[in-house]
Amino acid sequence: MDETSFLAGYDPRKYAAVAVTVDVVALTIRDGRLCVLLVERGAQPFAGRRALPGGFVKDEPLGAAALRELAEETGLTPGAGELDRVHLEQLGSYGDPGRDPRMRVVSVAYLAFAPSLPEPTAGSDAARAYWVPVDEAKDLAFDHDTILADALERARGKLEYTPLATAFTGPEFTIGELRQVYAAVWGEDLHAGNFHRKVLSVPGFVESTGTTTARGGDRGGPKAKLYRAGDARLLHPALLRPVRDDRVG
Amino acid sequence: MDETSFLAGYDPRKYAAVAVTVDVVALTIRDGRLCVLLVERGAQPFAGRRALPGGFVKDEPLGAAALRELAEETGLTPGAGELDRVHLEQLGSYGDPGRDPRMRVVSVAYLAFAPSLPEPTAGSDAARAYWVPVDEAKDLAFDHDTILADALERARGKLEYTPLATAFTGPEFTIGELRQVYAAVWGEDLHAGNFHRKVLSVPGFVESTGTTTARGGDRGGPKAKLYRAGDARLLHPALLRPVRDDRVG
DNA sequence: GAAATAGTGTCTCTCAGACATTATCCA
DNA sequence: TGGATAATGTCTGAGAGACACTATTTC
Repeated sequence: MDETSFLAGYDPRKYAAVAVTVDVVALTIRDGRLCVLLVERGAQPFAGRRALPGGFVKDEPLGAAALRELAEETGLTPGAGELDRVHLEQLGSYGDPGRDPRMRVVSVAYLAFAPSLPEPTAGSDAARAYWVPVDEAKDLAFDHDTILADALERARGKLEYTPLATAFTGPEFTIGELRQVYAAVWGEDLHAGNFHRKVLSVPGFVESTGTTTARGGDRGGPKAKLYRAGDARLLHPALLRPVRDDRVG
Repeated sequence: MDETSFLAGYDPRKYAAVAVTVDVVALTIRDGRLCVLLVERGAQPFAGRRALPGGFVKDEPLGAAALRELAEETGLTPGAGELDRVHLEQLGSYGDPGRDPRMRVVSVAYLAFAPSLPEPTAGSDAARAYWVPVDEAKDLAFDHDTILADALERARGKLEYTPLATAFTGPEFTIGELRQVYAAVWGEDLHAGNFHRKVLSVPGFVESTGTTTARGGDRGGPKAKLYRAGDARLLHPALLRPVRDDRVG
């Protein structure tokens, strides 16, 4: 915005045919699997292909546009409490020439962590949207495969040093449920005993409600204590992913 | 980009008066202090105020636009090797309505780590650009204070788990020089002995050149061994910042 | 009773940080 | 010689991971 031509009063509307959109990578956990919200495209290009929900930015902040798109596609209403527990953060912008074959489009991608939301209802704007396990979300339209991959890597990292795993659960949860969130996002099983001790040892991660579940697990086991999210914004020390050998160094 | 009106062939040029720019937070270390490249604005709004270098996106990838702006402002030429060692990564996008009083501008901010570059030369496009210690970079134009703050936080974090500190040094460096990079970016002194042992213990962080400096330090001390950047892309284990009590938890 | 889960205890190894020590070099 | 820095050694406490174990609940 310091370009000389701009400062001289040049009107970019006359030449800058650049559109700005938001795309949302909304993640939730359904049946123990990490799922992403996708929409089915009805028109060219990429007709019939699946894509991330998104749309043009209106006269609103970028984050508000992302939340609006998410609300429209899920059929849920913002402000009515249904989306209050959704965590939203900016992922990055994607603007390579040619990523949209029609014109130059710069898309600001957002990442949303949501507790298990209902399946979008038919008959509404959201009729063409549905949740898809992330390992089945392939061959998306545009560069959405790349955006999704970046989103998953961001989500996996965020779980390490923030308490955002609680954004995937209900207001009250057991340590076992929290462990399943980590297992679903990271794609690996975690040792139950060590995880339990670790979570309780991080100050502010979770706080006890003093209550327990009504019954034990479906396949046996004692009633579990219930917790809610604590007030920590960062985990100290962090909950690091198991070390994998495919990392350099 | 899934908006119905768009799919119907609506031309956003007719209504979407949104400009896309890139802004660059270029960081380097001069005289042991972390500095950022700023330009002096010559026209309204914010005439006379300092701002981050930036400009309109042309028919190029976003990252290329950032590199081009950086080259223009520093007077260095990309492709001639002068900017090869610069690390560039996307920071995020800033697009609140009203952040530019003239029109809707969405700016994609980039973060650049550079070895000590020459002062931009007068007479060129870069005449109005200069390096400013980050703690003196206040009251910038637009929302650039926010962008700079986000950039510094990103940079501090990046040094923890990536070897990017070497992007601030020359091709060969001593452990002491590397420690000064960390000290400058983090704003705190680090224990020389522990830092030395830690750096050498992280696989792939640095590799020995087998040579030493020609002379010892200006104020005494033995000749130091020289190292170059290793092939690791992530540091395992990470080099964590000293724990500060002002963090939640 | 069998199986599964919640939760705790114990041991080992790694690592960060505090501190000490030796060697080397400049003024 | 004195001061500063490079590089290494030692000790301690925190924490991660492997494993074992008990208690509790469901089928």
